[in-house]
Amino acid sequence: MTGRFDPAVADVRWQKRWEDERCFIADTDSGKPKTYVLEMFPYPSGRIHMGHVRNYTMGDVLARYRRMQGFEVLHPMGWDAFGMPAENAAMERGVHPDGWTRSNIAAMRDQLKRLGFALDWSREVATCDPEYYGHEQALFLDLYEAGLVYRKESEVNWDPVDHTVLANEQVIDGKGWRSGAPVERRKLSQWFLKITDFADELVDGLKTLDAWPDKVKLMQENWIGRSDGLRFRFKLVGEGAECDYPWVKAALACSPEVEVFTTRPDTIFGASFVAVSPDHPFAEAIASQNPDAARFIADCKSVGTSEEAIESQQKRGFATGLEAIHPLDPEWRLPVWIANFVLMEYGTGAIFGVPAHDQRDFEFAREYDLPIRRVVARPDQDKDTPIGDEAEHGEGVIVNSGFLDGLSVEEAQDAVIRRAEEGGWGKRETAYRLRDWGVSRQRYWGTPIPMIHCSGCGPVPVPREQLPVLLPENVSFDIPGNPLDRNESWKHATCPKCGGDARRETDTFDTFVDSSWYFVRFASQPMDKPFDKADAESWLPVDQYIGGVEHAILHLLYARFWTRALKHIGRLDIDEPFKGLFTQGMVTHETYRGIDGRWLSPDEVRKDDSGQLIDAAGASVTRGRVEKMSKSKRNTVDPEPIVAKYGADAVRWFMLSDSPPERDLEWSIGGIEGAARFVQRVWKLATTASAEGEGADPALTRKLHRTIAAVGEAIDALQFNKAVAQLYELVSAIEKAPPSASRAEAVRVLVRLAAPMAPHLAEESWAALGQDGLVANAEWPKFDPALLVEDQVTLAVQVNGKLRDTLTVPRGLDRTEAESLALASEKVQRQLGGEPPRKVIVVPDRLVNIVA
RNA sequence: GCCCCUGUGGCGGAAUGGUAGACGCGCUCGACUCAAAAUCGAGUUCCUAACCGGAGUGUCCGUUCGAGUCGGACCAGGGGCACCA
Repeated sequence: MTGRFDPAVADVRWQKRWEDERCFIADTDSGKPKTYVLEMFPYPSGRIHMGHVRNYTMGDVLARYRRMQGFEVLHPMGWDAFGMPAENAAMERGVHPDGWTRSNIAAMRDQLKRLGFALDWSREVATCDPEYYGHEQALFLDLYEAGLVYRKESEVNWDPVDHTVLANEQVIDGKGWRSGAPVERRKLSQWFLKITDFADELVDGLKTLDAWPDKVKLMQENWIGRSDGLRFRFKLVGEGAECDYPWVKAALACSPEVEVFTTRPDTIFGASFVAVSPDHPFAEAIASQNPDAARFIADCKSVGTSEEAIESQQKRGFATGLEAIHPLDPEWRLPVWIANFVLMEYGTGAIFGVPAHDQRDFEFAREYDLPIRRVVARPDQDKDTPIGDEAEHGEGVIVNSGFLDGLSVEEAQDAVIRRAEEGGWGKRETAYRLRDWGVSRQRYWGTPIPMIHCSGCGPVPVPREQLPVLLPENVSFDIPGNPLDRNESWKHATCPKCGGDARRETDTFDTFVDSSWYFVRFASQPMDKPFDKADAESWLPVDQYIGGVEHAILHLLYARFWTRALKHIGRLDIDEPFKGLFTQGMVTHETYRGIDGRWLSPDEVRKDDSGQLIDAAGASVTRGRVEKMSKSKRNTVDPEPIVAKYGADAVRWFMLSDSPPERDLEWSIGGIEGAARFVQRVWKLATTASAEGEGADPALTRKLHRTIAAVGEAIDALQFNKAVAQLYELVSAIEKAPPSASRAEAVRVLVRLAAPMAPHLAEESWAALGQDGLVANAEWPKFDPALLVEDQVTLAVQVNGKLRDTLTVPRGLDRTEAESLALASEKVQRQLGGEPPRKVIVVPDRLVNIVA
């Protein structure tokens, strides 16, 4: 049983064995403690990439480690199978999205299996299975009945290339997240989920997530954007002759008051105008009677939503001629404007402007010559210090503000809110940046929204017994847009209420709906309902969730919302879906460009004799930055041939080495070769160093026990790179040690320690060592705490904090002895130059620091 | 603009306030070989030919017997949000 370890043979052998013995099928009813390890499920693009390999290897190490520790582990895999690429393929190649997706899934499942992941394939789920999305439709109806779903005519982000509506989260820098096309605004009737009902819970819940990265919690907190302030009303009046203008009458008829929200009620005496959004009903009322206003509003809307457009846009306004009465001074009138920078979606869609202390208000005031009045002064300023070239934001004392003068910003905020609540013209309120979640998408390849539109009854839910609403198969993609909308026979429905002719909802769900509950379906998958409450709760929450940081906001927030919504309707008694979260870094690679500036892929580049990079034709190549593997930069490395050449274990090992898992990992051929060398070194030990030798080797045994402790600790903390380094050290130590019984034992332990990372090698070695059963089922080695400490320790001897000498002494040497040994050191004496030390600090078993 | 993170050899990175550079990659030298590959051994922060010694964790300042680690200011790189009142 010697020679080289051959992954081509071993990988397949053990993968089959694990499958035959149903090793990784999770048993909900076993008496063992349960743990749920989950990696974000992939989109079935057709091939796995290095990012997948890294992600799933990390999860697999944890799952296998927990198994060996005696846990019943749920470690499932599935497919986030709906989405636009399938439709794009349909359009480009004339294949059906379903067939395209299914064959991609088959190919990727194969690839994943070749990496030897300890997955429970019996629970495999694809979101495009009617068995999955039918239950999703049922859950949606549950939420609908609970009042968490509503329909709203709303302005949406319209992607002109993909012909679909995008969520705010899918608009990046004003461009569609997939197409990259500048997003336009359109009005459409959409289904919304009331995620804002849960805004407070979703912020407060973050505090309970102590096994989440702070970065992700912070991003979610900022995204929800909770801020406290005052909501209050201004009474409106017309002034003089303007009272008779038709638009003034129309506005006052629409509303005799305008309501605003502010986080700075303390600056209320600094107000110099009131402004409403161009989308505000009040503005629309004016526009209906005033063509200039109508033109102004139309202008505002024509501006794109791109970052550049917003950034460079001038503050512009339309003076309505109306005035607002200051709530704290009935004599004081503020002009009312329609202003392009006021958002309808935030707060009340109206503001009062304080130019001195808000940059936007400041710019607006400059533009239209409105008063700029200081109401907060720093200690070095007084009430008459003019405001400079921009608004001031700092802390200070309130000035020019009547009864508020002399108060701090915070005191003044409380005072104004109290006054407003007593006077009945306003109240304390919290505003959120978070908007409700629009889930309608004008696409074919998604979950059909189970609703029917009846001209008489309005939107009516599809009766439960008619679920699932299946996607029709006979569709064509030869023209852009939603094929469901053109499918007359599918579209036609009977109204469940009145029995009349009706039209089926042709929109499908945002795919983030599909991924908002798949982890629940993994835990429990009965035929007749989405999940069984008790079974699901026996696994949930997910103990460790692993995926890319790009989902820090979208997916993770939606899944948290969905879980809370399920709790709200009594379907699942879980607050948070993911107890632990880990966001792994990307896999990166150098980029290369040829002489003509084109990107070159790594296999088109080689080194010439002098070490210069050249392309196939021998032309010189410039080395670019190390970047995330991407098709556009052509710096991807396909895992499949690498696995075929080096074996699954070498690839897995390399994915875990070198870089800490949360950071980026740079792919290198040297790295994978190093990993392959390690595999052979372990194999050599397993086949040569096990049987021979007698007697104890206490030093090696200590090293072994320290390694057991350190590797376990590192995996628990998901610091795989450290676990890897520990195993390298142990292997070196065993290789150097002379034959002994301790050495043979060390090899048997080493194989188990390496098993989560290199499972095929470990099984093959375990068998070679003559051990019974599978190492996958073996027990994780235990360490003896007494063996973690050495008898002899190395004392560092410092003079003035600088290392001058080291001493090997017995552990537990007392302070005075340590001190005298240190002072006796020749090197210390030379440093002291005959002077007595001023002070000596002794840290037992660590160091002696002599202050000269 | 606001919020956050990260700066350590040629490279990826280790280091409960206590011997900076574990481990890997790369490189150098050596062994084996007719030769090469593979493998094994030794070395590898910088300055000093070498020793002795000195410098050194982005920069500056501070706290401490002692700072990569703690505090402050700055510089550089990266990320998130962004007309959110």
